[in-house]
Amino acid sequence: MADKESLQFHMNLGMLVNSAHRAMTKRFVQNAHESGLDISLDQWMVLGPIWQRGDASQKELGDMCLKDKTSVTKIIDTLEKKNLVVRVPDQLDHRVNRVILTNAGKQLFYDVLPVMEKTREEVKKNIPDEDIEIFKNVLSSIIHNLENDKG
Amino acid sequence: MADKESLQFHMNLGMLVNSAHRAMTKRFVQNAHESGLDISLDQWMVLGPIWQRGDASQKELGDMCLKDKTSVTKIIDTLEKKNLVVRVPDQLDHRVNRVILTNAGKQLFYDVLPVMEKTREEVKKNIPDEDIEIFKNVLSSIIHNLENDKG
DNA sequence: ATATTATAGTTGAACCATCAACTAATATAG
DNA sequence: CTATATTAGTTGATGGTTCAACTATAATAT
Repeated sequence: MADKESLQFHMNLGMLVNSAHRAMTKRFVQNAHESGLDISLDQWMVLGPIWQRGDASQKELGDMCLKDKTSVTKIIDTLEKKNLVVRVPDQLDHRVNRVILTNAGKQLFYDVLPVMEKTREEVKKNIPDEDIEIFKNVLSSIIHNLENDKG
Repeated sequence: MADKESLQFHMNLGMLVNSAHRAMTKRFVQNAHESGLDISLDQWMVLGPIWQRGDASQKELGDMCLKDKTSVTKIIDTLEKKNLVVRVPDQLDHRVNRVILTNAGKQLFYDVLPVMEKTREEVKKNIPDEDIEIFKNVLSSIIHNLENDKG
């Protein structure tokens, strides 16, 4: 085993964050799949705010999901292909699309909710709440430290 | 502002991890670019273990970087295109490639080291060491919780 | 009113992740 | 020794991220 040797790589902050993120994403998709649902984590992240607001512009979605406009465009593209969502041109500002859920989209949202909850519990299992709090604070600090994207 | 409203989304664990990871990646690439270096974080993550070992099979690289073989194949492809690395067939086991650094690859490795260090400092700025420790422990716990990939 | 600037969204390219299907070579079972 | 299984790596497809360049509409400045 190269365990000891590779450990120092594994303990690298960036790699830890990377693998935790990938593990969470993977588990969410697995859990959804086991419930017969076909959705990616990113699609779910976009679906949520639309449901919450009733409709949302792509700009608003990007802000809420912390995704840039290109990503939002493409996620909405695939959500639209799956008939979960439709783009409706805004009446007042002709630059913006209002994105709304179809009935299938709403149904999927409700179906995925318990999957999300289950995944959340699996992720947090055996981790003390106060550690989770610190964990979130550190994540927020990191994001804040790197905030000025155009250094 | 929809700040209050969006906050509950931002505070979602998965999204926090996601954005922190993306912010770190972005900053690393930006810092590299400002130093006139053209390398992605994933390319760097592969370069490191090759340098450390002198040579490495793609399987070993995958284990050390926590990447699957398909990803390694493609990253090595682009590293090879950039003449930073070459694949040498293993003499004993004809299934494996030994990947080694070219001189340009070694040079890049040394050039990127301080960029990595700078990025690490920017990431950790103003975060107490003991919080970083808890942060790493939580990440490890999450990874451990989700370890059995084939549930 | 016209010219400039800013904003919302799209497109295409390059890169990475994941999945499934594949080739080729080694290891193991009988 | 032969049949089977395992392992290392590749390929192609699909989805997401980032960058840069672009269109179209709206806001602002003079």
